[in-house]
Amino acid sequence: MRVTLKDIADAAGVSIMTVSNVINGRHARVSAETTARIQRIVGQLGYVPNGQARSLAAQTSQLIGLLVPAGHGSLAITPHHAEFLGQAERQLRRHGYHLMLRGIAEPREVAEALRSWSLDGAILLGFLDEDIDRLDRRTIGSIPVLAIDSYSANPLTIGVRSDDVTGARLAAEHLLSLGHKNIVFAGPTVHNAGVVHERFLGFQQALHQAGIPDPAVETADTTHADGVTLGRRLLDTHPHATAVFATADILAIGIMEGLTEAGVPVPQRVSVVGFDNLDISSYTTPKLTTVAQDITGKAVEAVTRLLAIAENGEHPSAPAVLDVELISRMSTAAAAS
Amino acid sequence: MRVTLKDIADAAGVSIMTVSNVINGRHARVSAETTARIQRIVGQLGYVPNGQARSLAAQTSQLIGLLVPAGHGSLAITPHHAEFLGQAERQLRRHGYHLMLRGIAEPREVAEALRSWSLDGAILLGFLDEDIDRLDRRTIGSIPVLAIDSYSANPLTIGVRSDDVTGARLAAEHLLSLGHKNIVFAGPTVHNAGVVHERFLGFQQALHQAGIPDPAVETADTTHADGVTLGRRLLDTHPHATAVFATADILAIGIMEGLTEAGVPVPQRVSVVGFDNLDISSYTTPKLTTVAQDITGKAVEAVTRLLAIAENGEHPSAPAVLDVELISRMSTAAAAS
DNA sequence: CTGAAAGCGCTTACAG
DNA sequence: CTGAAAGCGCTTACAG
Repeated sequence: MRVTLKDIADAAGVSIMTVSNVINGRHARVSAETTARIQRIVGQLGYVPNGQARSLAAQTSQLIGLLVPAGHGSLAITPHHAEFLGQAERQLRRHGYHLMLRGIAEPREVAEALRSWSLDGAILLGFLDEDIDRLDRRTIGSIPVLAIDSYSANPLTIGVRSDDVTGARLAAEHLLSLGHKNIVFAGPTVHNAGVVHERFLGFQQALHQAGIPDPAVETADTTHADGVTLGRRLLDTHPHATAVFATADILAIGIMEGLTEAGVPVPQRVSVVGFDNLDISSYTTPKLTTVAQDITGKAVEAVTRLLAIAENGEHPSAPAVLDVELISRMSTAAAAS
Repeated sequence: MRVTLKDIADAAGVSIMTVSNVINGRHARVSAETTARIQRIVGQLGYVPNGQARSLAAQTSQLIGLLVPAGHGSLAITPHHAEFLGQAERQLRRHGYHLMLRGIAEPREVAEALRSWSLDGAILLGFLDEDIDRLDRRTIGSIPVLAIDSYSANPLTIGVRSDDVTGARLAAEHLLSLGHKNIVFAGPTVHNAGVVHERFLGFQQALHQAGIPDPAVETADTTHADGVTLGRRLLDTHPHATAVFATADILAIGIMEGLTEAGVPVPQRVSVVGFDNLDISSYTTPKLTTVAQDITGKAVEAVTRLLAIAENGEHPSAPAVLDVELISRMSTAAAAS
């Protein structure tokens, strides 16, 4: 049926040990001619090593898990996550690792996910900081775990994220430079931690430096629908507002639609800035001004750091922080005087 | 270190066989009290079976591969693919299977991907029919392989797709009913096979029935940029056109933008219909009329059929064909007279 | 440079 | 109802 080391060994008239050495590139232990002969047979028979057997014997799986919250339905893979996923798979493949994608419906499933396939490491994508905080030795064991976009201080995990404070500051400064003084901050609940909170801090910082008091805050989920709702009534609630900073593009796009529906011209009456620079943010009318994250950079950093720990036990103390960039497009303009 | 069957067996004072039987729910073979005792210990020690060892011994991995073309860069996961991915993972998890995500840069990697982890089956997402056609026994072996959106006649694979002919026909009939007679078909090369060809056939069919000759065809890649380019010059090339049917939403959205740039009002002067019903298609201005695919249905069918073969050897002969639906929005209107 | 032995953590018949 | 033996396909020391 399937071709095994033994089949190669028999065909070559050597032991499976020797074949194993050739397969694994330990050329110093095998003569050049034997190596050549074995390699030829391997090619002819189409031998592919059995990952399970290898993992079991070598006590390392070359497997990295990508864990994503699942709720009761399917994985909620945002466009932003999809791009990260693609980049991460590529980086792992380049390093000879494979990716297992796993939805997590309940916290206890994390332990099971990590152990059932002897993962060499795991990347957590889209989890809340409070979930990351709760991860303990009993669930994680000694497996390196990396959390994307996390501000958790959990020493058992390492973080890879964007410079959210700077990103929000750039957005605010852009609006301030256009003469806006009455800016609404829109996003999910501003916890006292997490990505949204950091963006709020950066935003607030810039306003304070310009001598402007705290912005009005509007709570909205990171969905298009919530954006539309907020946009429709924005000027009812905040009649003097001339700009909105939303913590996500998808929300900003909804807000633009709601404003337009309500007869409020964007950007002439109200400017809108988002965060993420999704592909679709340049397909809207007007095209969205936003803060771009370095998704490729996140994936590269995540994989590099995770494998460094898995292979060499190096445990970096500081999280990786990726640069952000303001992308100025058509949804922002000088404040109406 | 890690908790094994042996640890449980020692703690319970039984053989590993008995523990194995309990873990695998073969309750008929173990007394109720022994079962209870073992289950308690399993819970206390946090035992998780070792997937690799299980695969190796049982000759079945409970692993399904999701193979995606990778080119030289990262996986190109479209929003459409991301949603399928999430749904497929969910279905697999419900059935106790796990998903390996694997980018394929060269055709020969398929064989390696299937064998290296003893996959019980594989789903091919985003491959061209010509790639599917070339799959042979030597690469596939006896592993069930299912191709999404494929019209390949390769008997070694099974297909799951939307009813593309009907979808295109619905789009055409919608435009015809609005009085359009001069409609441009826009999409990638209309091969003599594949999804695009089927959509062309359905489209053509509807026109013929209405006594209208073959539509003008414009070749464009399935990208926003190609759509913009096409939209800008559409009326230069086809001065009498009053409508466009694009084989993908992303392309249609680009076309709308190009038309608008060129000063052509959509839908007053030119109507546009897409295909896919992406989330973003309702965020554009105007919102896009399009043909919706049943992505959840695709995932359910794909997983159900794949596992039926993997577990029972049932090989369905006919491909699964999912229903489509026209979503009428704001990008289509009565033909200008 | 080459190989025999032990073991990774399970399951599959089979015997009691 | 319970268990001893063999084996899945590899790798890891270790011996020659």
